[in-house]
Amino acid sequence: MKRSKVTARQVARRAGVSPTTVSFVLNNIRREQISPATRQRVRTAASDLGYVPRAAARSLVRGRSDTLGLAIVYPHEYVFIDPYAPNLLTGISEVARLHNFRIMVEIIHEPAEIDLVNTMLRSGEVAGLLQYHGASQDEVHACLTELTGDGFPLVSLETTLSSDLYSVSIDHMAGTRAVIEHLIDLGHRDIACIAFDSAEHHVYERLAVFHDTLRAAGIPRRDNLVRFGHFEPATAITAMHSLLREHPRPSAVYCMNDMMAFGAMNAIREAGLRIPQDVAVVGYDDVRFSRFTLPPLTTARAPEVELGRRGAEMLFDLINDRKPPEMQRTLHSELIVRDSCGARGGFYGSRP
Amino acid sequence: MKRSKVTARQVARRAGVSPTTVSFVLNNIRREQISPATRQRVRTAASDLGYVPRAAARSLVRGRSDTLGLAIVYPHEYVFIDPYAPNLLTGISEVARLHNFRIMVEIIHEPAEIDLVNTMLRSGEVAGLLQYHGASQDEVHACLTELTGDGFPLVSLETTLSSDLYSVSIDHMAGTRAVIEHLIDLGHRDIACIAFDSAEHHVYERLAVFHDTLRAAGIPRRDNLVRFGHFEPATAITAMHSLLREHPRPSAVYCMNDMMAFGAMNAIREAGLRIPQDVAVVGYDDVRFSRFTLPPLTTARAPEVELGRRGAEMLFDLINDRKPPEMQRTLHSELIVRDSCGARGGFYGSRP
DNA sequence: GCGATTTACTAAAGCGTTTTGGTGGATTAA
DNA sequence: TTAATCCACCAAAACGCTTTAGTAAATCGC
Repeated sequence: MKRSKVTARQVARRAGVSPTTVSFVLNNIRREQISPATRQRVRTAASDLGYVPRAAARSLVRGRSDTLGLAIVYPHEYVFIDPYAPNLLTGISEVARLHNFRIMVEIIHEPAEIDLVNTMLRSGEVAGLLQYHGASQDEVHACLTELTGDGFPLVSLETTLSSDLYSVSIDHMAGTRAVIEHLIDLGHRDIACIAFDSAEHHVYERLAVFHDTLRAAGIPRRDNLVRFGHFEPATAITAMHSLLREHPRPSAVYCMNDMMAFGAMNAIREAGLRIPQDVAVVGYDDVRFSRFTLPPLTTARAPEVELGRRGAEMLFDLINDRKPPEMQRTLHSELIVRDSCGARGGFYGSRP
Repeated sequence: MKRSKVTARQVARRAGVSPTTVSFVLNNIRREQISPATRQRVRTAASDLGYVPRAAARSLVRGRSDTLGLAIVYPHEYVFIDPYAPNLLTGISEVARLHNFRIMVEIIHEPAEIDLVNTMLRSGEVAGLLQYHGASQDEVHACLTELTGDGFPLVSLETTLSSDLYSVSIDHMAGTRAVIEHLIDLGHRDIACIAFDSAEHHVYERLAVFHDTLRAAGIPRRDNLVRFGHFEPATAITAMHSLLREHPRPSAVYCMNDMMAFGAMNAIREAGLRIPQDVAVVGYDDVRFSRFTLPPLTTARAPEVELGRRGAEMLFDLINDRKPPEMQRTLHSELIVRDSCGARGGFYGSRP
């Protein structure tokens, strides 16, 4: 059976029935009455021949495909940075499997490539789309809005940009606040921040949360304790060295991701200082390696697998014309206290 | 245009031509003579209506889909471990885009689920398949062999199991040898190994390479310097502690992946020893974080993106009925010398 | 024993493309 | 002037399935 071209007709012939019956049996159409004997005959004929229905023919006649799309929208440079995509995929895959759906992945580097997503939906290749990242780009956002407006099932992950798009996102602001408050609770007052040097919306928001949380604790604002790094550890090394030259020297630093926290830790050690005794470090993300740094990194964990699951579930609601319980769903990060903040080994900050 | 159901017929009507002509124009069939004026009329009609051909109809009639499959075969527990899949996907995506192909991803946890891959190919959902990992499982291997035998385009990545399967793989044995030889060159003779506690083929092979390389250097075999860890750092901590109790104490340790090297480094430090002065550490993989450990980890880097690219290229050869230049293609890891082995900061091993 | 119902199945339409094999009119060759 | 050629386009047949609207035969009610 080379490149098996076995069709329903061949199965029908072998079982001595019509293709109609084959379809009914193999799709388990219950309201059709077909004798158990015939059912069995069809089934064995099908498995004898190794029959697998052509997906194209099926989705053509059904007017819908059994595939969902995942568009990972990323500027070229970030592609290797994100450690989440696999977790996300795991969650999505889990619920897709439940629905007997397949997953089609597109990585979008340039905003112009967003047209691929357009084609994917309008060509019927996918029954719905999950979009991850990058919705802040106007071109992308416009495309998604139009698709949603045209009634295509579409859910944004990790970005709640406009209230007219379905989305599942993580409340990084609450998570950020939790991390900062943790430092404050430990007695720190000279808290530095290494932010992303990106124009993305959430960076400003997170920076605002940083300042607000300090203010709420009665800590005067010191703009000279803010630096910008570019996601990778190396950029945070420079930033941290610069921060350590400030007076009074920060006793703690909050990094917007774990990668930069690694860089900061290296810089602190290069400067001959101890973590957390001289400078406490907290990150954000709980990357897989964060528990193995020296000292293990205090951070916050975003529920990425859950994000994939919930996103897919919402998408299936839309695909099946059910109204999702809410248009924007929010998940929460969890504060993971380890040793880099000093909470577990006694406190040795510069201002006890 | 809700859930746009615009068909070629509508475009044809608007342009005042037949669906045949629409197809010819939009598919750029050159041998058909169609006046420039008509071509233009069809094109504007199509874009006015936002026409996108149904993928299902097209692949039904063409008898082939424009999608390739990527099956990631992983026991459940490993899923979160592998940091490569995204790199792989990047490489695959790159060449798929060139061919105007889509990518369908399946994550296979249980061997029994391999049937999904069978269905994917035989249903025509994908024109070919890339399989990553797990081919050593009999059930998986049998399925892949049968599919190849039936003429389906199929390329294995990272596993060359039988000579009758197309594959692109990385010569980890050469890479392993390079890492061990590097330690020997640095003067180490008491070299320990933390291997995987997995029954997979390549583990034994790598262990054999470890022993062979030592023997070739005239170093007597010490089986008590071999331990087994389970991919994650935590398991290597135990293993390393145990190794440090051997006499004479190993002056260097080779870990089969970077994750376990991280664990080993922690254990060494917990024991009050210095890296690399007391114990040198080398890993394997060059995970993103390896350059940021303290000291930065010496390791070997597998060309994952390239693996994806080459695999996809070979698959397209098969899909287009071209014979790939070679049936098994091999890529090579690159030794990345950093500081954990002591090569860059002078040598302080226990036996200088 | 006869119409009504149920049981077990099937014929045929249709999904939206691509592609083969034309066709009819304009142009050219002789 | 007529046959041959070319140009610009189209009708209709697939592709392989699902699904609607049946139809005979068996069973039932009375």
